[in-house]
Parts: sequence; structure tokens; C-alpha cells
Amino acid sequence: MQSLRDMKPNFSGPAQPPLSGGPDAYLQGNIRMTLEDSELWKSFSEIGTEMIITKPGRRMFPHCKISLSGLIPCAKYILLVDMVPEDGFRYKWNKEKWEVAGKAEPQPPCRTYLHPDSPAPGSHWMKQPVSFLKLKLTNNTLDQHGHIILHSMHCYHPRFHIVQADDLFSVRWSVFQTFIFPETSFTSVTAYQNTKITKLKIDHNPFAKGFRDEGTNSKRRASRNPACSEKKSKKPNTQSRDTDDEDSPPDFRQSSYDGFEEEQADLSKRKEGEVKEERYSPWASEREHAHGGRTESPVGADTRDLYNTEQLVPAPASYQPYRFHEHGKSPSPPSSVGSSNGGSVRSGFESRIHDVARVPEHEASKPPAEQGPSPCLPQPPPSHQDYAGVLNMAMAQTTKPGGVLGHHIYTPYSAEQSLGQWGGPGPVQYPPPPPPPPHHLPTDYTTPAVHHGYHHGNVAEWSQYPLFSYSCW
DNA sequence: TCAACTCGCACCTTTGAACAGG
DNA sequence: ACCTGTTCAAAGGTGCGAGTTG
Repeated sequence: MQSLRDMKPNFSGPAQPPLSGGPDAYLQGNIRMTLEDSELWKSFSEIGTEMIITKPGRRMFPHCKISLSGLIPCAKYILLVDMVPEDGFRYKWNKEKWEVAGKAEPQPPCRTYLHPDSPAPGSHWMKQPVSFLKLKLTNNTLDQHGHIILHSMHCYHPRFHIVQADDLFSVRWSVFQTFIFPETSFTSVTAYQNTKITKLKIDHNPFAKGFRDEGTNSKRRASRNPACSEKKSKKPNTQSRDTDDEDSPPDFRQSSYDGFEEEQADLSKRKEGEVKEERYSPWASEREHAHGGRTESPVGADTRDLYNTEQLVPAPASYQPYRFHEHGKSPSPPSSVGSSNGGSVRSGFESRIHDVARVPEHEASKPPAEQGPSPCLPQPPPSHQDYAGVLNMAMAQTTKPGGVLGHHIYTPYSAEQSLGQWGGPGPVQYPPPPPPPPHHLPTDYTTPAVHHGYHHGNVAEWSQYPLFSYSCW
């Protein structure tokens, strides 16, 4: 397991003080997050994970499931997940590979999924793996169910946030610790593009059991398409026209997901992350960027480094790039992805800093080659990238009278419980308007006063706006 | 023309209520 | 009355493939 700091050799700042000297050092010290089903995630990531998004919302598979340790058993924590764009591009599936198809669409309203158990004591979170099974993805920008809104043919990765907070209202001035697992990056699609992914999904998702070759539905498929019945009865994946059998990891081909779950008992299959110092809410961070702090200044970089809220859990090189940038016409092999920026992990890192820290329209005008290859590749996230997920949220908020905020957090509470929204009312402007004038933030984001000063609003303000309309129960 | 998207379908798992038995 | 286990139906999660859209 590698820390974010390890992946950023250029960030010359002193090894960041673990903030151990601070008053909240006790809660920063040794939180550990482990991705369950890591091997399954890797098997998808090696091919290029795709997640179906639909208007009514679709679950992720594999779904996000983590284990936690190092929490204070009696202290309450809130767990959140949001989706962060990997870059500023839209992709298309062309000839068995992903290619850049233009600039990314304006980001939809950023939403955060709150684990239904939140808030709960550390002992609760640590006693068993925490599943985000009910998290759903949608491409419906007008979604009213609280699903996470994504654009199709774009690349994202989930971010996990742990906040020590007694209740939902105190979250915003609590300390965030953010974790990322590179192997969880995925491309959102409305229909599977890569038949290998389809096959993996069918093989491991119990709900898709009916599509397995050994399943009872071979008759159904045969009846639906008699012409192909012979092929389909022999091929587990009815869509597969490529070399599935050879290319798919044999371990996953016929095994059931249940079986895989059993295998997961082996801790070696997990992916662990160590905590990095976390100081303030990622949303606060993004706000900083949205206020003009998006930063290209070295000072800004140092500051980000010092107070970075994101915990990177780097992926092994084995499931590196599968996606090619088309720029320059010739798709570069996975190994060349990093080299375009110098060949180091750091390179991809920096490229993504550009990708996410800028206004999409802006970055799209840049030749992708300059920005570096992308996406969905298990790359170390840049510190800027921490803020990407809510960048447009912050922009929208700061530009719309009344403090519109696009970052919605949904909780298990009922729709009737209008606990409020993360800082603003109503629908976010979409696409987001231009960023507001620069606005500097103090470095101490841990005090409520600071949050107030930056439009985090107060409890009363939140409670005006229905937010927790989505129950994951 | 075609890629992306939507929708209805059949098949499947999950969930919880209802019931029986100890 | 309580607990446990079983059965069953409803709800909802899947990918497929045809049709639609831009």
C-alpha cells in the first residue's frame, strides 16, 4: 500500500506532518481502509471497468465494499461516497479499445452518497465490512431519487470519505479523510461496450446468473435468436465475439459471485489503504478552487499537498491502462501512457491535475496529448483532483444567487426529513456558469467559523432544502 | 448512416411476510 | 408466548435485443 505522498515525488514539501501534534491527531493517526473484493475489482480494472447507468438508476457491480480499522470505537463517524471524473474527456469504444471522443460534457450535479448507517460509532464500522450496495448511478440529470448522476461514456472513480461527526449537521466542520482505490475507476456507459466486461459481470453478478451459459436460460436465448442458438449455447457471453475464453481470467469465467465472496475471506484479496493526513472537507477544498484557487501556482500546490484530503491507494501496475488516447492518432500502449508525461507515475498524476482542476471547456481546448493520457487508469490522483468532483458544484454555488450548491448528500433518512443540503438549495445550474472571482481561504478549515465564512451555511440554512430524499435501505 | 440511448422482456436473487412446528 | 425454520410471493436487479433518437 502506498500513500499519496509516496506517489508525488515532486511535491517537495516536507513529509507532511501527520498532524499528530494537533488536537485532532488522535483521529487522524491510523485509520485504515481496505477495499473488499479487491481481486474482483482488479479483474475488471485490467479490462477496463464499465458501469451501466440508467435513468431509474443502476447499482454498481462490483459494488463498493470496504473495511475499516483504526477508528475510535466510541466516536461517531459518517461515511460518504462520491464520484470523481477522471479527466475532461468523453470516450468512445472503437475497435476493442477506448478512445477519446472529445471534451467531457459539463459535469452533472455532484452528489454524494451517505452510507445509511451514518452516523455510527467506530466500533460499528469496524465490526464488519461496510457495503455501498445500494448506491445507484444514473444518467438522468433531473433525477429525484438521489442517485449519483454521471455522464455516459465518461470515466470516474469513487471516493470514500470518513468524517468523524456526531450527526449530519456537524459534518461540514469535521475532519474528512478521503480514500481512493485506483482499481475502482470505471467508464459509465448505457450499454456495455467491451464484451469481456459483459462476460465478467455475468459470471460474477448473481442477478445475471440467468445469462450464464450453464444457466437455465440458454433456451431463452436460443428462442430469442434461433440463428445464434448454437453459438450462444457454447459461449457464456452471448455478446462475445472476441476472444473471451482466452482473455478472461479463468478464475472468473464460470465461478459464481458467491463463490468469489467466499474467497474474499482471504485477507490477501483485499486492498488496503493507509490514512494520510486529512484536514478539511473536500468540498471546502473545492470551494477554494472554485474561488479561483484552482491553482497552478507552486504555492498552491504546496498548500494542497500539505492539506490534501485524499488518500490514494495506488494500484499495482498490473492493471494499468487499457485506454488509449487518440490524440496523435495512434493509440499508445498502456506502457506508453505514463511515458507521455515522463513515464512515471508522477506523470499521470500531473496530467490529471490538469484534467480536473480546470474548467472542462477550458481543458478540452488543450490537446489531450498535453494533458496526458488518462483515465480510468489506475493512476495516482493528483491533489487537485481531490476537488474535481465538486468543482462545478462550487462554481455553481458561488455563481447562483442564493448559494446554489450542486453537491447533494443523500442519506437513509426519508424524504420527509429535510435535513438539508450541503450548503445550498435547489437544483444546480447545469452546465455550471463561469467561475467567480478569486476568493482566498484561510488555511484552517477545521473551524466552523471558516466554513461559515465560505458559504457552507449553517444548519438552519441547510434545513431549508430537501436533500435526504434517497434511502439506501 | 450510425453510435448512443431507451424500453420491455425473461430470468434471476433478495427480501420479508405468513405459516408451521418445537 | 416465544423462537426457529420453511415456504412463497413480491420486489427489484440483471443483460439482451429491438426500436428510437439525434
